[in-house]
Amino acid sequence: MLAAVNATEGTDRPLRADAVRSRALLLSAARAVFAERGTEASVADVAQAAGLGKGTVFRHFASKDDLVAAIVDEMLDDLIVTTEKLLTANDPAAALREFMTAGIDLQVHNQAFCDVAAGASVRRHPLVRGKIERLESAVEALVDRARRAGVVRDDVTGQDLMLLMTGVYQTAAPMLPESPDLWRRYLALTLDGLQPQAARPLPTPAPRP
Amino acid sequence: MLAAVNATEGTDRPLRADAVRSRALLLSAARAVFAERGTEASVADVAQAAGLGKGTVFRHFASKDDLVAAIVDEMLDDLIVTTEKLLTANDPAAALREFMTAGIDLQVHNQAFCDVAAGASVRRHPLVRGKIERLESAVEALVDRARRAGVVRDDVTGQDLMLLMTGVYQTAAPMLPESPDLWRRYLALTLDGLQPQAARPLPTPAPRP
DNA sequence: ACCTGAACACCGTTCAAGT
DNA sequence: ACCTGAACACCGTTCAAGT
Repeated sequence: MLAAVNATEGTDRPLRADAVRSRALLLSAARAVFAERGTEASVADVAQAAGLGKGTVFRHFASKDDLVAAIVDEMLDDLIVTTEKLLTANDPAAALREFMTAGIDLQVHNQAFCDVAAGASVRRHPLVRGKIERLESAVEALVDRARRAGVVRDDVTGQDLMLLMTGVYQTAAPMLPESPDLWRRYLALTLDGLQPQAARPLPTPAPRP
Repeated sequence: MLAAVNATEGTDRPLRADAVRSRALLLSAARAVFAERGTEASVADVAQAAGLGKGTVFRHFASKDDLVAAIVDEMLDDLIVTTEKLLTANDPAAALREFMTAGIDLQVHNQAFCDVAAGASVRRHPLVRGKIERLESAVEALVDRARRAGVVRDDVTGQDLMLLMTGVYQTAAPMLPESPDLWRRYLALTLDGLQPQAARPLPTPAPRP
C-alpha cells in the first residue's frame, strides 16, 4: 500500500551486480512486449520474456504503471531530442510538420506510446508528466518560430500542437489495420486548418500553460 | 465457448415475464453504470446496480461486449436520428457543424460511447459495426449537400467526418477534466481545415467505403 | 540484497443446483 | 425457464521463504 520497495528507494545506494542485470533485462523485455502488444500485456508476460519471476518486476518497479512509465519516459526523451533538433531547421513550416510526423510515427510503431498518448493512467505519472511538459516547451518554441515566419495562425499554442499530434493519430486509429498510411491524410487536413489563411476566430481559449 | 445462451437464442420465442423484467433492469443499470464509469466498470457492478446476480447478466448477454454493444447501439440510433434530421436543415455548413457537435457531446457525456469511439473491442461487434455504417451513410449525405453548396472542400468524405468527430474528442480528451469546453476549440480548428479555401492536395486517399 | 512462487483480491465467464 | 452463487482461469500486487 505504501511507497513500495523500488530498487532506488529514497536514497540510491548502488545496486548489486545481479540486480543491475535483472533491471536491464526487465526494461529490455518491457520495451519489446509493450511496444508490440500495448500496455495491456501482463506483468507475467514481461517477466517471462526477461527470464525472471514476476515477483522480481515488483522489486524493481513499485507498480506496473511505474514500469510502463520508465519505458514511455525513454521514448519521450527521443522525441524531445528530435524536436530540439528541428528548432534549428531552415524551414519553420516543414519543421512543425516533421515534429507532428515524428510523434505520430512513434504512436504507429509503438502500441505502448499510443496507449499513453490516449488517456491511459500512466499519463498522470510524475515521471511522464514532467517529460511531457519538457516536450511541450520545445514544441512551444517550434510554434513561436513558425508564427514569426507567418506560416502558422497566431492563435495556436505548443500545447495545441501536442494535443493535435495525438489527436491526428487517434482520428486514423480505427482504420490503421486496413490503411496504415491514413494518418497522413488527417495530418494534412489538420495542417491546412493551421494556415493563417484558414483562420477564423476560435471559440475557446487555449488552456493556461 | 459456443454461441452462448442469449435470451433470444436463434429463434426468439417470447421471454417469460420475470426474464423481460430482468433484461430491462440490466439494460437500465448498464446504461447508468457504463455512462458514468466507462466500459471498465465490472459486470458484477452492473448486476448489483440491477439488483440481480451476476450470473443473470450472462444469461441475457453472451459476453460483456454484447452487453456494452446493446447500450452503444441505442446511442448510435439516437445519433442517426439527429443526423437524418439535419439533412433537411436550411444551412448545410451549420448542419455539418451540428452533427460534429452532437457526436462529440455524446462522447463528453457518456464514457461508454467514447470508449467505443476510441479503439475499444466493441467497435468490431457486428451490431455496432452495422449501426456505424448506417450512421456513416447519413453523414455521407450531409457532406454531399455541403459540398454541392460549396461550403466544404470536395476531397473529404462522410467517413472522414466520422473519424474526425471522434478524433476531435480524443484531441481534447486529456485536458477535459480541467477544460470541459476545450473540444470546441479543436472542432473549430478542424472545421477551418475543411473550408474549400484552406484546401491543399491530400497525400492519402480516403479508404474505400 | 536479491529472487521466487505461493497467496490474495479482483476480473470475465461457466455451470450445477435451486425455484 | 429462469436465477444464483460457487468455481475457474486470469489479472496486479504482496510477502514469507529461500540464496
